[in-house]
Amino acid sequence: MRVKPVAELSRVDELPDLRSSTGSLAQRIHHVLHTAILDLTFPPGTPLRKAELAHRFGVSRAPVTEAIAILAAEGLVEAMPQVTARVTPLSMAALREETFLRCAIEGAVVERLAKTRTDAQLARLGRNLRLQELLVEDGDTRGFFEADEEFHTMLQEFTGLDRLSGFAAQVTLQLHRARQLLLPEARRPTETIVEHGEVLEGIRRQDAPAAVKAMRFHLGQLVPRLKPLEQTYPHYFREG
Amino acid sequence: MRVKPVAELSRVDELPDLRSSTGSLAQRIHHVLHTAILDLTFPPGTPLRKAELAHRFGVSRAPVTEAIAILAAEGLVEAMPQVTARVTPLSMAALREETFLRCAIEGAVVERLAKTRTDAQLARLGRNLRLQELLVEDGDTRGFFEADEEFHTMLQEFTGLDRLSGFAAQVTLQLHRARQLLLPEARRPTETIVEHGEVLEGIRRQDAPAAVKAMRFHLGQLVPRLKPLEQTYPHYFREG
DNA sequence: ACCTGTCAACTGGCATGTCAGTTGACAGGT
DNA sequence: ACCTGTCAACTGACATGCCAGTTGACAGGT
Repeated sequence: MRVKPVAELSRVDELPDLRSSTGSLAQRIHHVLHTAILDLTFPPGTPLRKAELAHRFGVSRAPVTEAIAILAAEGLVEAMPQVTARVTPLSMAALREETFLRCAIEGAVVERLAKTRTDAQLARLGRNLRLQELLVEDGDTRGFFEADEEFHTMLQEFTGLDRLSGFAAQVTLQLHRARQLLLPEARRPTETIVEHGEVLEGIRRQDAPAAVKAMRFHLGQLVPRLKPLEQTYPHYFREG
Repeated sequence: MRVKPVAELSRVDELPDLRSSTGSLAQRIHHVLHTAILDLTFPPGTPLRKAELAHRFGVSRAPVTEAIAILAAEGLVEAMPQVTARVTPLSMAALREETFLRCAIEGAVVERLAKTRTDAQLARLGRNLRLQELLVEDGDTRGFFEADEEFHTMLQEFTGLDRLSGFAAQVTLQLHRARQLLLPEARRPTETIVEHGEVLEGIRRQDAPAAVKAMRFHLGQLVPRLKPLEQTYPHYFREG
């Protein structure tokens, strides 16, 4: 008789209540799992057993099957026929590709914003930047991460293209997970804020090339910080 | 040469045989439907009834449900609870956003390629360009469309980032469908080839700014041609 | 004519049963 | 010790049944 390995699953019972969201069961389950994977509640490699998840959510396997199919299409889980689906391992190659895409998209975004930005938008961005400073002073790492995300999301939304932030998120899923691993680093936020400020300043001065350059530099800072992850968390990476 | 009629719903029974591909039934069905939607075999607005599709494919509703869930996540079909899923209508807003993304991504691609391109890559691109000319001479519109696609795909693959073309396709699905509607236009291909040539020339000369400029110009040519579509095919567009 | 309440047929969401492919422990041969 | 064939339990893939929400035709009231 085989013994079920429980090590990685000990925190699975912290899944949010399904009643907290709307839509079909399958959609809600997808949302919960999506979030759990992105915030590393389900770290890379975690097996997703349909029967087990169904039992945990108090539903049948059907909606879980649907949710996992979508996660697989998004690339967040890997599923082979007849084999338990697993949360996709990180891979340095994927992170490089997503970084390239992020640079391409956010570069184009700030280039455009430098021409179209309004005073109201500048004000909101400025306020967010202040918030980032306050959160760093308070040592609220998680809060800073969210304000950082919001800064970038705001830039995307200010283009007036409202699917943009969704698309950008969709093609930087692995990167999002990897950045969770970088959260503990304390020194970085201060530099980040300076770089954000330079991007904003370029946009304010309507200096598109400067804004693009600042954004590329800012995003480029991520690359050298990603490299050590493969050594620090080898079990989260493919073939490791 | 045969042009596929796009408005004809009665030929839905021409769906390919499932045995022609690999993977689970759900994956194969997804692939068939995905292709059918992108090439307008299923035009925007087409209802996708699970029972009907299941019967047509000779399977049960379960794998069809999974396939449609994925299509919905991709944005190719719209599904509301208890309401028949429909192929997503086109919308000018979505096309604008996807054009922006395409410019951002392909611009970054050629900028990078201008620095890294090898002679072998230049040769393959040159050969593809010749092929485009031949196909235009033969009046093979569909063949030209595919060679055009391949030109852009090759550029993406030559970056060495092998998920890139997949990501790019993933965020330009609506655009892909709209471009099918532009196929009948006869004069355009010749201009397209000239523009492709300028992009390639920029890459060959390792002149990144020129290559980017040429690519942006090339992709920008699409915008004015998209606009009339909303008048020509109002029933394919949202609220129309 | 128009609006409105009702109802039957349709359709999708979910639960469940069955089956086949995969896995991994273990026994037996080398 | 190591390799290998075997087998039982595990797991996902798919079929099917049932129920609830939606829709659209139609009857009756205004």
